[in-house]
Amino acid sequence: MSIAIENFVKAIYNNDKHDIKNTKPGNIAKKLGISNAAATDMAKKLAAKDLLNYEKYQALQLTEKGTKMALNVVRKHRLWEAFLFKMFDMSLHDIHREAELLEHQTSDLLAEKISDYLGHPKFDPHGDPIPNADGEITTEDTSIALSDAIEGNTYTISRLMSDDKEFFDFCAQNQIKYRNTITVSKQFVSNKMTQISIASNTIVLNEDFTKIIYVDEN
Amino acid sequence: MSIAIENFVKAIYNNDKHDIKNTKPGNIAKKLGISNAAATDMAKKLAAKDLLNYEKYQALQLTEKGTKMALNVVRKHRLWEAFLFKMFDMSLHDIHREAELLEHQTSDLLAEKISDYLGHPKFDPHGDPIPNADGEITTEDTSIALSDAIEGNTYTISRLMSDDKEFFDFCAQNQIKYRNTITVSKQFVSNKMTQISIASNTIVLNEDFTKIIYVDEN
DNA sequence: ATTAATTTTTAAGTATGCTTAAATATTTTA
DNA sequence: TAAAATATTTAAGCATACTTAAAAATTAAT
Repeated sequence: MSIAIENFVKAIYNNDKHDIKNTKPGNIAKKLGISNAAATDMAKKLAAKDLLNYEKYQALQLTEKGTKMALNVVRKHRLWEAFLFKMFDMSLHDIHREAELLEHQTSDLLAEKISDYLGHPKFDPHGDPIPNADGEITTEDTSIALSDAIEGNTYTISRLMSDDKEFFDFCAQNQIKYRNTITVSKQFVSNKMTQISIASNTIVLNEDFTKIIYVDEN
Repeated sequence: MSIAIENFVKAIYNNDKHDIKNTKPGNIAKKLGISNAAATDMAKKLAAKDLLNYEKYQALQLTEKGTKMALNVVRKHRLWEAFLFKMFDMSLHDIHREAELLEHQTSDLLAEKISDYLGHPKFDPHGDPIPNADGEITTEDTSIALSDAIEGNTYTISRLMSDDKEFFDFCAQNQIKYRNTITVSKQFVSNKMTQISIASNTIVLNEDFTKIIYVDEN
């Protein structure tokens, strides 16, 4: 399947994780850097291929076939991240960028060899779970978005769901990284802001951050 | 640059190695599995991009820029082959197939990391030289095609320049592999056949083989 | 040196994956 | 709830990388 199609179903899959009501063409278009019109077009094409259900003005929903394709790409992406992270001294952002390309040119055979080599890891270096060869995520996901965390509680950062260099740089500078401990000192509900303390810092994060930083209760 | 373009310049580069007079659209078309018309079209486009010189009915000639692009892709291909060969238990044919895809989605940075990891190897598992990051092949190539080998002499197999599974299977079954020793027992000049002895076997090979098996004199 | 065979080129057309602009529907907000 | 803002869809068009069929040139064969 083409790279454009793989990226499209992957974008839907990823968007659904935190925003299932809003997986609409415009949303996907923004993520992929294409026009809304192109996304609508593509949605229709993929519906014809039974990869998703499309109804005018409604949210896009992956079919079982579409979900399988997305999970296959996601698996390869996360395996590459884990592999490159282990093998080479590269930044998480660089690793992400390479994986973003390699994921589409990786046979199931090679993916399996990589998984073998790594001892079939369950998580990638961002803390994201790696689907198995059948597209199943067997690890139960107990993590929640930071936006849904409870004031006063202490958490462990479990996932940084982003592909943005600025975001990673910001995180690196503020000790926001996989497996670090944070305390949610305040949820500003109406402003959709969250105040956390991490290491000896206090940081107020807006929704752009709190929707993609995932945490596990300690 | 697009995959189609990278593959096109690579095909010219590879063809030039053994058949410089015949690097014409039809030849490249056959290698790439596209129509002659498509190859002519592409040749014109690449000429406009200063990647090759094109004159009607004449052989295609890569410019310096085109050669650099070809060597960059060839480098990535051969590095992937060396890397996958070292890391995973996969057949040479499978490794080639993976490298054929990965080569186009590999940043210069990642290529360098792979080269570092391998200790900057000069040759891939087929015996083909790996260009350096500047697109230079520093190892002098003293090998010759088996078709040009001298009757009675003993050689070491230095390169198997193919990407065909049948060819590799045949080679594997007949001990024809990188670094093995062979003796050229007879050159049937008019039939363009070569008789070799390898291990305890005697094999007569036609031009399809003797043009792509390279050897070094012992 | 012609003729025949092959190759290359041209021409017309297709599918994919985008674009912008305008029309239409939905969602927000006041 | 009606107007304003926003999002989605439609329509027309474009570039890339191909196709087949026919014309033109080259190469090979007798």
